[in-house]
Amino acid sequence: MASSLRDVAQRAGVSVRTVSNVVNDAPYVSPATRARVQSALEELDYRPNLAARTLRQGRSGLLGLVVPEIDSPYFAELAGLVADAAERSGATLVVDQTRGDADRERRLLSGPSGQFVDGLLLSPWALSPAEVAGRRQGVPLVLLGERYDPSVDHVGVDNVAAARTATAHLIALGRRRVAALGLQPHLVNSTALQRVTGYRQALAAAGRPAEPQLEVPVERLHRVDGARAMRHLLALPDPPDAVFCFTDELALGAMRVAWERGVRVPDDLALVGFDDVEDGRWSRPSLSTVSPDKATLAEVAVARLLARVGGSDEPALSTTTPHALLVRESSA
Amino acid sequence: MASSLRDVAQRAGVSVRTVSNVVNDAPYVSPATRARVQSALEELDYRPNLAARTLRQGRSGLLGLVVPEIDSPYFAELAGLVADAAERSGATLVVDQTRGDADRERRLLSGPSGQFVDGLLLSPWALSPAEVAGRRQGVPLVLLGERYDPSVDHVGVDNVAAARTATAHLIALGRRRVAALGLQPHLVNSTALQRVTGYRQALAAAGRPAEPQLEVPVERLHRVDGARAMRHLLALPDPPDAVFCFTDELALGAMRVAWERGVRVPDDLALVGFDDVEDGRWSRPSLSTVSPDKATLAEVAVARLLARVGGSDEPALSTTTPHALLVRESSA
DNA sequence: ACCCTGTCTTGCAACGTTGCAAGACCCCGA
DNA sequence: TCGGGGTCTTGCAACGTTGCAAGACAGGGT
Repeated sequence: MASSLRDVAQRAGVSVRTVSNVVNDAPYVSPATRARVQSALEELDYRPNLAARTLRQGRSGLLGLVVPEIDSPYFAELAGLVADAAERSGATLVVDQTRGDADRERRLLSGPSGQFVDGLLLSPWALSPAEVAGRRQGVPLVLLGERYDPSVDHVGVDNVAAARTATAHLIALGRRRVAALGLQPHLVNSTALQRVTGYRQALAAAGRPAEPQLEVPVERLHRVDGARAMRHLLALPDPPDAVFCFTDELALGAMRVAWERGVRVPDDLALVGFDDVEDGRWSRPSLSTVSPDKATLAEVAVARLLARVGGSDEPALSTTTPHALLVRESSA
Repeated sequence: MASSLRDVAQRAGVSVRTVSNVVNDAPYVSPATRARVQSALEELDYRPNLAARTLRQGRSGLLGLVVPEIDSPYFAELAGLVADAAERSGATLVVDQTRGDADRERRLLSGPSGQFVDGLLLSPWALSPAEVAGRRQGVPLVLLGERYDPSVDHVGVDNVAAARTATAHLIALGRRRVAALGLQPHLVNSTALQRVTGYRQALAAAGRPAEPQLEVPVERLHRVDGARAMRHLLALPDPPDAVFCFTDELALGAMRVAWERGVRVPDDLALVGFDDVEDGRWSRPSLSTVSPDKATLAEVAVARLLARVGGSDEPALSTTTPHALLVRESSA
């Protein structure tokens, strides 16, 4: 059984309060007492009870990160970086996934789990902006990804500009028919919406007509979805010679299908992804991609959240973090 | 500010205890009272305080998963499955990473974070068996991966047998020189130790001599380590025509290097990995691999942990979960 | 009219911690 | 010798919740 302050106090022959003072490095504890308490602490292997501490102080020292899928490479990498950033700031991060389930997002946002963390980083998927804004009760909240609601802090890249750059790059390669892969018409306010906007802007800027059949929707953002969409594109009467995929995972699925069908990348088909996940650096060919500065994003998000936890009540801030187009073999 | 039972009680004109009864669906609450309390609960948007509940009952309903790296595909996929399994069992999972830092493993194991979860799933990396066995104080612990200490529950695959099968498969293909990639001589008790044992057993069973220069060590288990090791192997006077990589990540790094050097996979070089991560299914060529049944592993581990949390004190159990060799293009 | 039983509601205490403010002690200077 | 100031230690209360056991009330049987 875990020992409490009282056990230690009894053993050291002092009051509970004094033990607490020693544990918390409070001033005004005589060296003799401190030493005696210290050894009692060690003998009993005392560990503070986080529940009691949290109840008393209203602070747990924990931050929560909620992502749709912890096993997708992008979110996994992001989670790793956020955990590192939190660690550097002296906070501990706990991670949760929702599998894109609105109920689960709700539960994590306002349920018990939301009660024991001091603040929450949320990468929303299924929840509507209004709900996000309304649900955040008490716990400071920072959104990752695209902006949802002006009353909530937010950190993310400029998806429209990034998509525009990626598309423009493909056009500059001299490609005639540039497709967009990864629309998610069933989600309101999704990142895909912003990326397709950037894609269209780039086409328009180049004087190209929009071709709806080159904009391919997907159910989710996994490789299998990219593969399916690519098969669809290759079956068109006049298939594209370049594809901007809204995530690297989609692109990697698409790339595999291209290979299976004998379509050479990048000669017959140029590919650009989005996210700069590790896999794309090692694929064959390596994958060109829009690389969001995930480390900065994590750093900024944690800093913002900790500021809120610390009581900052400046108006909600929307921070745009840098991104860069990395041209690799798939669109060289 | 969050509202408490007392606030709700005041508003509904009942005692705190009655509100608690309604919240917890206790019997013996008259329909009228229940209704009145219910509406007060909703008006005040009451959420139980997890810290207080935990303090009172000594249970938080949270399980913890501690892995070395949350952004490595294997652990990410495992974390996702464990979270799903926990969800199905009505528990919430929180995930933590240690970056292979022994101090961080220690802290998570016995520090505050270990105090607010009801049980811990740990995938150890840097900690010695003795320390793991000793540190687990109070919180039930289940180890994932290889067995550490007979006094601690454990769930994992039979690494020796799996490595033997993978190596035997390469030998059966008619390969002359089968290398092993991924030794970690700096870690005691590591998974790599078991896999190299299986590798050697398979060689011995085929009457092949052990060739130390074909056993390549790595620092960590990422693609970059696999790439470096592969360059080393290809620089040997008599390079291998088959490589058993101890993880898929290592294999994917190795595969990329083979391609860069003009070594054809599988014609010139057969490759087998371990873990069956998503990437290997979509790589070019797709990666043969030992596939541990991660879903079962997650399921069993969560069930075991929940049984312990429920108070089971049967002797520590070591469960071996199934695995299968998946032959794909890289060793067809 | 009485008690008993079953239904419903309540007060008290405790989980382990820390903020607050007062108490105890000691040393120094007046 | 006494007061004052600093140093060190302590008791009390409270955070929000639930286990426990008793209280209150109504209805039915005697």
